[in-house]
Amino acid sequence: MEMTLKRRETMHRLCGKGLEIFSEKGYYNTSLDDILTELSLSKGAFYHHFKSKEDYFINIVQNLIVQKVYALLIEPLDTDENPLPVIIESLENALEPGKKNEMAYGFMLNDFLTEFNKRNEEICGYLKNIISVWEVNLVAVLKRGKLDGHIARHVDCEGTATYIIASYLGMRSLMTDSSNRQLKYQYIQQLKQYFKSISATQTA
Amino acid sequence: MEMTLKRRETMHRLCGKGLEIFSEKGYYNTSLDDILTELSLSKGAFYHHFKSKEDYFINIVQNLIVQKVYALLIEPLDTDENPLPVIIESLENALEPGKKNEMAYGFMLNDFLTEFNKRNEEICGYLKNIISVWEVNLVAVLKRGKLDGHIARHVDCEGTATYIIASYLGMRSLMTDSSNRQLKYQYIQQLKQYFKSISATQTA
DNA sequence: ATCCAAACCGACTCGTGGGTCGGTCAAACG
DNA sequence: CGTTTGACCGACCCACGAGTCGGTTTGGAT
Repeated sequence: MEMTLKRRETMHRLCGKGLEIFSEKGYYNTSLDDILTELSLSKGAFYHHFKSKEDYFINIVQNLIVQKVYALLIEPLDTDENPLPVIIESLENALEPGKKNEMAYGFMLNDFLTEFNKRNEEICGYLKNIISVWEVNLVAVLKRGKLDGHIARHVDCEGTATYIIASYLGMRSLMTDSSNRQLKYQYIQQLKQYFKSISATQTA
Repeated sequence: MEMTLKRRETMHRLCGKGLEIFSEKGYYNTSLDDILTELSLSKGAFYHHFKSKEDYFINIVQNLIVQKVYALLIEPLDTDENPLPVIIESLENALEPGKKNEMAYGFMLNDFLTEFNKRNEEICGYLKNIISVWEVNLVAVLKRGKLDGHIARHVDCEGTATYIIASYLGMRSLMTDSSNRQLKYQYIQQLKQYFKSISATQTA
């Protein structure tokens, strides 16, 4: 059991640093040595724990990234308030750079999605799943908003969710050089504008 | 002069096929041989015309991609009508797969942007320039829309342009497997909803 | 016919990076 | 103590792809 602990700890360190560097430089542009050097580990150590770079990244996706998406984008939705401001707040928060122990600019769902499109169908599938879970939750929360009288009845919740996700992903493409408070501000403002147009009380 | 013609023709073939395959598989995932094989050309021929893969791609960006963005997204804006439907139409058209002699799904501005972020600053700069030109034109056309009484006076044109661009780029991330009529339809619908909220005549 | 230069060929170099493998070390077990 | 086992080491292998270079072909000019 002592051994298992050691194993877990090393794997955990590897995944953490991996997510950090992959987010910075991209998956294909990061060599295993880039990561191993920073952790003072060897190739041997790596392949003792993971069977390939791909396996390693899938591990990162299914543990760390899933977890972060839940924490930042999904769990915040779980309230009884008007969903619209809650969604805004979660997005605003997710676009915030340097969140505590996380890497700058949150994580790079869009970057990874784009990187694996047409290159690695399996990983792409996992990433799309994450987006899909997010979408499902957005739709649910929007529908609840309808029932609670916060959102106009004519609204297409699926379409709205898609639109929110698309604009969020696109923002991540635009916000490349850091400190893009301006861009983020514009985005949030326009999102509010859009939300006003689908809320039940047009003037609220 | 005859020589120069031959040269131009070969370079043109190279760039055309290059854009096609780079769009499909990405820049870093495409080897020169992938392209050269399809054209039955050799390494030697390639390096006779371009000094590097990077130089080659810059050529593609500054000729073909710029040209396509102008044709699909910028020139259509140049009318005297209400800008909002015109913008919608241009985006709808740009998201249309298999446009005539173009590759499926138009071109991959977002994909390239993401791919070169943090990897090649120079190319990234050229791509951002293109987006920037698009933005400037959007802003101009929106401002004109205000003057002409199509768009409400309170609207932040820069913010709106950013928002349009972000959502468009994001859609390109989501529309991976072909025949996503559904996604496209949802997007256009929501965009119309948003546009209604910034137009001068709320009910139109 | 000869020549020249531009277009083109393709085998080669060389760095990079994923993955392998025989070995070392240290802790646990008997 | 010996033995075993799991964590880890690092030199090595190999494929791949960008870029090189000496040579060949081609077509227009003299």
